[in-house]
Amino acid sequence: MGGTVQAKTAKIQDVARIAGVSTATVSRALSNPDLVAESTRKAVMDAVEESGYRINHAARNLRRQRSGSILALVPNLANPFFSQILAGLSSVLSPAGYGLLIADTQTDNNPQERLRSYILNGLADGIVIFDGHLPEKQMLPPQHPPIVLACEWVDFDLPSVRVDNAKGAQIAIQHLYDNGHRRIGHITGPLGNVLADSRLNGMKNTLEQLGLAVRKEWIFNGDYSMDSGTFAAKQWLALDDRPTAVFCASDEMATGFMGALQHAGIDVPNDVSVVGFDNIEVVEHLTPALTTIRQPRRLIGQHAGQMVMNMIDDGVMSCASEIIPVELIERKSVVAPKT
Amino acid sequence: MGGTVQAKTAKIQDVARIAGVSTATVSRALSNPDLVAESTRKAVMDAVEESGYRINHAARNLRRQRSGSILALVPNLANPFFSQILAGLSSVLSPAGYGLLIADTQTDNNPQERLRSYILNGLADGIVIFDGHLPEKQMLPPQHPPIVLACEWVDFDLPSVRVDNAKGAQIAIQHLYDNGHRRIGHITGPLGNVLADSRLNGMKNTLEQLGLAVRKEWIFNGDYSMDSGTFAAKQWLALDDRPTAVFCASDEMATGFMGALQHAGIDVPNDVSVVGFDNIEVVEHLTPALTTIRQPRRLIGQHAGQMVMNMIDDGVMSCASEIIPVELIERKSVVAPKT
DNA sequence: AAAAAACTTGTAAACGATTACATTTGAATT
DNA sequence: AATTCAAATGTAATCGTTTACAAGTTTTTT
Repeated sequence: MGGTVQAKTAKIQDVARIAGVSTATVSRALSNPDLVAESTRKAVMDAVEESGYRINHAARNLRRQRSGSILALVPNLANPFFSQILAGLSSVLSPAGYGLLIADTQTDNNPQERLRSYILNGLADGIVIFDGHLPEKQMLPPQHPPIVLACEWVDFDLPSVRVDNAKGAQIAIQHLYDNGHRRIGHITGPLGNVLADSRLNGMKNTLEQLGLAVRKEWIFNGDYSMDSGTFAAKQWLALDDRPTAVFCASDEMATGFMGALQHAGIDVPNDVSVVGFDNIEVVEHLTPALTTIRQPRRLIGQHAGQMVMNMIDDGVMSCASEIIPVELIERKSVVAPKT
Repeated sequence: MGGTVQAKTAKIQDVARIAGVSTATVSRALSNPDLVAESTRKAVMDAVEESGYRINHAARNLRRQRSGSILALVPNLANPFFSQILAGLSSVLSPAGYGLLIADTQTDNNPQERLRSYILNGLADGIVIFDGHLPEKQMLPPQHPPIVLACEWVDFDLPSVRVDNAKGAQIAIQHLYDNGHRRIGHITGPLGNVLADSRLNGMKNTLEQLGLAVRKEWIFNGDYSMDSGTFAAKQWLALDDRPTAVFCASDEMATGFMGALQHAGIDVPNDVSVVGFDNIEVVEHLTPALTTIRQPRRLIGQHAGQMVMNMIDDGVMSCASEIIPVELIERKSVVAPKT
């Protein structure tokens, strides 16, 4: 509350002058209070108050050789699947003083190069990547900031935070089986995607263990989007011999699938049971409410953020991955098949 | 492609040495190519290539007194409503060389102070705010970076990019009227929210113009969330004298409303017609597909980004607001009322 | 052909912090 | 009392750019 209006923003020099100490002492009082005497600290704080001093991050970053922010590379920012994860990320980064920088890799024609440039530019102290296709081992410079994958993963030494996708698929299939289904189909994620593959494989393996056939015509290719669910519905409708249940690799596809089926006059779940994956918010409000595999998205974001900050603090470029458990959420989209 | 591995990252000095020019020339060749001779530029570019030089943003920002990023202040990052807008923002910011910094104002116990600190800290060259409650005139320092509101707005001189909410409400009500409805209810957004208020007022005015009663017990208070839609459904169910149609101030509430009604055995749209607001992706896949007012979210993000960049370039702190038109999307959730 | 204008380029001073190293002071140890 | 040690502070270099100013070339104008 101390008086004159600042023409220019105060700098550390001004604080030092007012407090009657050197700039070094001000800096220490601010970022390492234990190093200065109690009385000095007080004087500095008062001077800060009086001058309205605010640290200049660009200057600090330059000197400290850091950026103070973490970069999140999202394949498609418009996809609401990421919003919860980003919220989780933000919730741990923010209190720790990190900024959250977000980039959409999809809008880019050369995301690989973009990643490289982000790394090299030193724009971020750490990077969280949501797209397993993005980083390639040979693209990574020998020296790079900590990188962690979230949801997806890669086959070299970048750590990741993810759920046990195969397990999720297994739980889903088992649930369908327990409800009497023996004819089970699947809508996959995009081919080649690690997530899609492990859900597909988890499904196939479980089917085999249960002694059930894996029928090729019951596997519909999707890309996680609602529209691809709609497209799968068309294929399902065209089938002579239909599966009585379909496990979808994403809730979005399940939503599109159910919607298109219902619009075509099919009764879900009585004509076909559906299980999703992710437990996005909306599916509880669908009719029927969707039975799905919960993926704790907020938690994934939080852990990824924590992991990348730990790596920064420890100065390491790699660490152990983390697998977060999945869980079946039973709702109304699964019933016993008609006989 | 030029040979030795860099022990340390090259700096502008190194480039200058290799190219045989001064650092000033390198800087100019890079950021203002027109100022240097063709031949020199070439030499510099070659030297950049050879040394693997990357600009150090912290240094540049310090010197230029800018941050190179735009801050988006989102009330709740977990809300998928914002993802499209952020995607739009990102799509214009990124090509222009701006980073997109995102902060969730909800996780914060004192967002006002946080906003102030963001402004004062100079962490961003411009700010996009999605929460009309956030900025208060007296909180803004006399000198602040360009700020634009998106979706919401304030009653002082900050510009905004938004849709015509009252008009949207009017279109929705008129549509219901045209389909024969005379008993129309509403689920509001959170009280005091500018958006919620103008949609409510738009609705009331239209009702009056049409000579219809505004019945208090048919106005349900919500907060845009699906859960509040569910809650409104309970109230609707408890009514003796029910409206035959409900206009919801958000698609999320419409989704929760329809879902809860259907779970309770009510037939939508035959027992009650529903109109939403926003046209979020999922509503087209609901059963019945939701009739709604489209709010072009991606576009809003793009325009907000453009606006803030223009303000930065022009060095102004204010400019004219922009109203983006809304549009009725007719689907299946509105039919004539039962007689 | 001299003067003026237009290009190029270099020199060196910022930008605003942090921190290694040096110095001072006072307390603790021998 | 002399020595050692720790705590508190100051001095000044440094982080890597950009850019005002000056100076040296050409080119254009008169």
